[in-house]
Amino acid sequence: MENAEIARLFRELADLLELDQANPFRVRAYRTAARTLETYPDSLSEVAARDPKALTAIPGVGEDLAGKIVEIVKTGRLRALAQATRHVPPEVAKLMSLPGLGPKRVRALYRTLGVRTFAELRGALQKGRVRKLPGFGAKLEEQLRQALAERGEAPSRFLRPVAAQYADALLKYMRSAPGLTRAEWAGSFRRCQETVGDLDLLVTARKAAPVVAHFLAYPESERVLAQGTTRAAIRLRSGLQVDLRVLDPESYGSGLYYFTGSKAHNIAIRRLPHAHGLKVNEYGIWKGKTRIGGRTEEEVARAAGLPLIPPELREDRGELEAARAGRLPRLVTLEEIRGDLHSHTDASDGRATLVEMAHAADERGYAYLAVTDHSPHLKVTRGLDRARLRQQRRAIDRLNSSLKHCRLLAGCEVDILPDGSLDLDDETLWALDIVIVSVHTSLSLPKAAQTRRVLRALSHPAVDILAHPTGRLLGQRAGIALDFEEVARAAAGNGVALEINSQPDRQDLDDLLARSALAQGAKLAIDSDAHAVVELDFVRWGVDQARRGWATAADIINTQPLRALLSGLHAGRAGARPRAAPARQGTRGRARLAARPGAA
DNA sequence: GCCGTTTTCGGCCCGACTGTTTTCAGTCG
Repeated sequence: MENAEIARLFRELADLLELDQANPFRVRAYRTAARTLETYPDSLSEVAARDPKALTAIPGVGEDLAGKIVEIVKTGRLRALAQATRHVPPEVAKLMSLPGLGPKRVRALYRTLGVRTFAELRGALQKGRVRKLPGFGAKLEEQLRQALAERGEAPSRFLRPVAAQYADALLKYMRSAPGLTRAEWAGSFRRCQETVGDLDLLVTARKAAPVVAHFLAYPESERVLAQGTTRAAIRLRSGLQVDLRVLDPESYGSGLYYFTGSKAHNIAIRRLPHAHGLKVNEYGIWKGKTRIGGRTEEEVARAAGLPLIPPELREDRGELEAARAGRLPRLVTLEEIRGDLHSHTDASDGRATLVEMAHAADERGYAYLAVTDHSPHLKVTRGLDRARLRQQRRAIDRLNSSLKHCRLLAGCEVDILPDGSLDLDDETLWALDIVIVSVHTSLSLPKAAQTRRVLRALSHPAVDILAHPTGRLLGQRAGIALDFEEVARAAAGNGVALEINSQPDRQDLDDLLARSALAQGAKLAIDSDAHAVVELDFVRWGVDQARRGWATAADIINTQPLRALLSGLHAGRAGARPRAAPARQGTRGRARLAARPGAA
């Protein structure tokens, strides 16, 4: 039982309770717990089995939820959830994913019109019944019609970080299958796409039948979708589909290459061996009817006359040409990340204290961690004003003297106001070691106005990083309308790095925009945007997207040692600082850090 | 349902925005 699965059950229960007009704080308690559990570093199943009492030490988990976790781990079910579905059918909750529909309106749709599904909602909209409900009108009706059309019948996709949890568990299980020699994920998951529709598992074994049987017996499987002698497909309880393919060990490389895709890449690369009279399929490399290779992926690449292309690049977006010309990038790796430039503490909306975040970064061996709580404009986050930032800076200075490897940078995630001005005064900005800016409000400005707004913010000489540049939330909302190339050019010109935000539902910039940013000459920063200690690990998801964006270590500012990072951040800033702005504290803050011997 | 050197009961990030209203409910972040 994966943590993500337990979290999913709690989320589902929260939705149903909300529709049933339960105490909103009770609803929130389930959601808070779900969010914590989803990324909890240890296996909840193991904790529950070893020491159930220890569960209550998890923030947001009390006696009751600890009991429910134990129940889920033991029985695979949650009685409270079954009970809730008696009041409200579970599918009704899905309606809340539509923009403009919250618990109250969905409840009205269900109670008054009997609407339970997207299809029934579509019907009710067509008959004009929806607009007659109190609280509904013509605008909302049109908005819903639109949202339903966009959604279509597209199957839901899973965020890569969520799918990874299911993948890890299943792979571990499969490695104990009788006679299995190798097992590896293929498909879009191996190519590190930000979301996956299903998982493709490739395994090798002399005898396929026992491996297939083992796969079909996976306890988390809800339904067998297909089964044959060398392939099978199941749907997990989470709804995630997994396809299994069993091959001979001799075919491992060619099979892995084939099932990793993408389809477009495969079509393109398979054309190449023809010139040498060779044919490549999932079973191997063939000269006439003789099999001459296919045990490794390198053999497949060699048959095409190319070096091995990393899976992340196999999208037929110029990687074959680059490989042929010997210009494949040496992609950045997680190990090359030396620090994190975007994190929050409980001073704003984080869940860990400054001390906890500092020690966590230190233990990771990071050379630096930027503490970048929100600015005051975002009321919901209890953003920090000038006085609280100064106070935090003093705490940071004290802490820095006790940390082994890691230097804390005093920063702020400053809101870009609708007119492009920044949410803090210049003096306060200059006193910070690092300034990151981001858009959180007025997300629906027209493209021209939105672009102007961001460009103005980037032109402020104190700004170092533009965080989550598009503001998209995967599966929830599209990003802001932005002339991205212009923004990237301005970022390059102003020495502002664009962020790849590693939060699972952001992954923003995405792969394509990251690549586009690099093409414009901009640098990138891969940040966790951690709101809790465990979220520091999110950086790996950002690295995946950076790799898909063809980024090398040299393209990422936080692969640098501290000293190089700081001199980069502050290059040209001394002259840019307005004379009118008292630079006293700024000089102390920035200059001292840069000059500190041994700081790197 | 969780949590606590201001509380073991009574709080729980709360303001902006939109659309539907004519003073506000619902949604959103």
